[in-house]
Amino acid sequence: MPELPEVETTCRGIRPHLINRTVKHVIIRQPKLRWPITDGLAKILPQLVIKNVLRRGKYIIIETCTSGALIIHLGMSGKLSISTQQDNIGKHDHFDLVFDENLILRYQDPRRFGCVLWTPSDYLSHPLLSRLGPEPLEPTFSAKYLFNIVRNKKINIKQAIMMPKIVVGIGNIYANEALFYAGVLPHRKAQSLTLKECRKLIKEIKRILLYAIKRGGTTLKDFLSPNGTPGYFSLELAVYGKLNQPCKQCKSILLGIIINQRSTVYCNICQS
DNA sequence: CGTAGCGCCTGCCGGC
DNA sequence: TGCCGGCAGGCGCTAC
Repeated sequence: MPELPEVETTCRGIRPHLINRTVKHVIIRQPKLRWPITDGLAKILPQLVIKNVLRRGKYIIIETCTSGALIIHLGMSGKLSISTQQDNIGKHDHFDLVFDENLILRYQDPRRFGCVLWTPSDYLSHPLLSRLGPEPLEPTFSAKYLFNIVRNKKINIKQAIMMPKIVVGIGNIYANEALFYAGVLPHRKAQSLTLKECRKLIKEIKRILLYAIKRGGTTLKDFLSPNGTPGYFSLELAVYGKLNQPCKQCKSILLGIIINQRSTVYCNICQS
């Protein structure tokens, strides 16, 4: 399941292949994603030149030189890959962007929770992007910012750091991990966190995300980076997926609860 | 307004 | 062995 580091890894992987490329045509095999892929793409995209590939939260932005952009989300199981082979099309290869010299950007998504959308104007004003909170790795995502926003929140801290309007890009895996390393119980009321705890939490979120990006992202079950090389960060997870196993720090048994329909694992000793 | 809960979808895993 | 129920999860949407 791609989280921010995987999305960033994907962006970095595809960017050098796409910049200054001209779109030849598009192939839509399965338009039914979270929102349908409009067949208008087949008319709009040909002849456009790619200006840049960017990330905002977990959205991948493919910017064209004529101001429009593709907004791509990988959902739960999506993957983008670069290839030059037209054939061997997989069951879940829903969308191809075909460039000159037969270079293909292929969108695969078994669970179809993702999307491929076109925005003709400034992508930041698109409804999906316009209300997003700060990037977790930007300086604006600071201890003071988190403390001020969280001090009135009755929800628990895990939900809070997973809310895109508070901060983008933190999914279930990294929420679990960051709270463990910050020593904060996931079901603590958000408003109960001290400035000091916010400082620690911010620091751990940034550290873990940066580390994961450095390692090329988590693979877990269904992610391959665009060049086909799987990352191995999943082997180093401290709590996620480790229910009933000993805590790596204190060896006591990790506990589990469901928060907001999401599995949550924590150490009752190391987190308080 | 803030918060809780829903549903999209397929692959995988455990139980019988 | 095969079937089936349950689970996994990002996140926008609806309902309170």
